[in-house]
Amino acid sequence: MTITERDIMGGLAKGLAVIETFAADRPRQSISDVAAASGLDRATARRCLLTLAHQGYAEWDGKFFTLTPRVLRLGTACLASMPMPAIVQPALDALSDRIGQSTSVSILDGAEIVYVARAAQRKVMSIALMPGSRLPAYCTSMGRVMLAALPEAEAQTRLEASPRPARTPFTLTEMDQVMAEIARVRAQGYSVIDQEVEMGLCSMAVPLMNARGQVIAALNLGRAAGPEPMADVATRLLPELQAVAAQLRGLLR
Amino acid sequence: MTITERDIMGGLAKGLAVIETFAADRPRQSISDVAAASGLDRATARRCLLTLAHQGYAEWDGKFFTLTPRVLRLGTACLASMPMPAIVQPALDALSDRIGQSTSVSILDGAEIVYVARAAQRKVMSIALMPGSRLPAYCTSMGRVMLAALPEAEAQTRLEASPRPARTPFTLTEMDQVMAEIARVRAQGYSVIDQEVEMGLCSMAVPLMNARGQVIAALNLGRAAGPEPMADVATRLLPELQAVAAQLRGLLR
DNA sequence: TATCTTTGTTGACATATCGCACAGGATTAC
DNA sequence: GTAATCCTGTGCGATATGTCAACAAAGATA
Repeated sequence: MTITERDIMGGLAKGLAVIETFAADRPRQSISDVAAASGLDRATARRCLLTLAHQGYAEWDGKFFTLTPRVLRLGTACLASMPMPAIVQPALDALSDRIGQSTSVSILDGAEIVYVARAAQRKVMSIALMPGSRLPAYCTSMGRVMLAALPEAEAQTRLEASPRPARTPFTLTEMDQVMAEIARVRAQGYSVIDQEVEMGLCSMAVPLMNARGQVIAALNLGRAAGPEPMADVATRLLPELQAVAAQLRGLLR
Repeated sequence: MTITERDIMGGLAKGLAVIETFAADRPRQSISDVAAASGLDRATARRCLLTLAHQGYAEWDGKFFTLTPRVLRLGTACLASMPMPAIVQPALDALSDRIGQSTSVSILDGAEIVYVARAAQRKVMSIALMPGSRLPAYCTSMGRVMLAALPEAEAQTRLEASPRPARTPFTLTEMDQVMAEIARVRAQGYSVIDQEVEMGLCSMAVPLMNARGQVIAALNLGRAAGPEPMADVATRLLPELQAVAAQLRGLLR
């Protein structure tokens, strides 16, 4: 069965688009703000917002709308239903203790990585990362590892569909550079990033596979850039990451 | 302006209800499952699910639907737009280091608390807590502190609207017991819980206020039940919690 | 002040959607 | 093998919703 035009509920699609217009930099929006951000008619945006308010997902002071914690229910049911966080967290904690670095597990959603679990040691990044946090895939070690597991054309399509700003002077932004690096990652089985996401931050990642060998997530460690070359750190800590990946392989589905 | 019947979009409300039926214990659902769980007609549930799939919020193998990580976007926009996690995290980390216990900050949503930030030291609880995680308010230290800040009738209404299972032999479940404890918490300004959420787990919480004195969140510490009576722990660590609460008071709005 | 924009709200009409009822297919019971 | 039971997909009429246009009120501009 294929999805036909008749089976789509416009109201639901529009309402979800309205929720997504509430980004971090625009937590309070008027009806017109939302209409402009979503491309909807003001009358339609108004009805979406009033519906959200009526259902408890938004609050309204007569002028501005704000989302309520209730919208977290929509997403966290997904995270909670994913066995992955619960399964990987103990292994992550143990690994983090052993090597003294922050470790994380993320999955790929389009051209972004989504953190599902994290064991933080020291604050190495300027922004707070937590389960549900997103970063672009093109410039992160976990993103490159997961992109490398896709068919090359698919990876390219995803990357082309989203912007690739130069977050630091070291960020690879050109498509052929990124694709070449992804090919290298695919060949060597892991990815090392040196200050492409943020100055002073290095990381390396390996893929996490399920029992059938499908890459379903990535595991990484992050550390502050220091005197020791990242390549040396990589060869020293790679076995640790790979050991955890192997241990988890039988547990994930 | 008041919300009239005409301004509500049924389709959006139904679709959100459909998303919420995907709980942790039912990550994969057929059309009929969702219809039964949401009370919707099967035809309507089907249209909602197909719409969610078409928009990328769900996946469909022809029989079962699963939510995709994309639904996390809906909720995390709210968490990210909330300045609270970023503001409280450093203070939380410092406090956690100083006292050697796990600390958390949560807000109240209906009769549930929602974690917004956490600094974990040791694993003291059987389930993994992370930002976005929910626990019932009636049996948690942070929940009682925030309920105590509401008008008594409001707190009672919220508690009566949701079940209060005896999670351990120590859990207060009767309305008058819980309300009496909340009154005590209101009078003394903090809450201590001894193994009411889970056996072996104790916690204490203080309210977090903004500059205007409104209670907007709660701060707690959790520790394993040990030989030292929880009352002694409380008097020893209460000043630490209160100091952080005072420090944060000027920073939150 | 007068004029021009922007915003929230309402009404009308074409169209999409709801919920019901039913058909076909799959699965189970016997 | 057949009946019974469930599930999914699909017309259909009644109703709800989206779009467009108009309008009043509030700011903004001059």
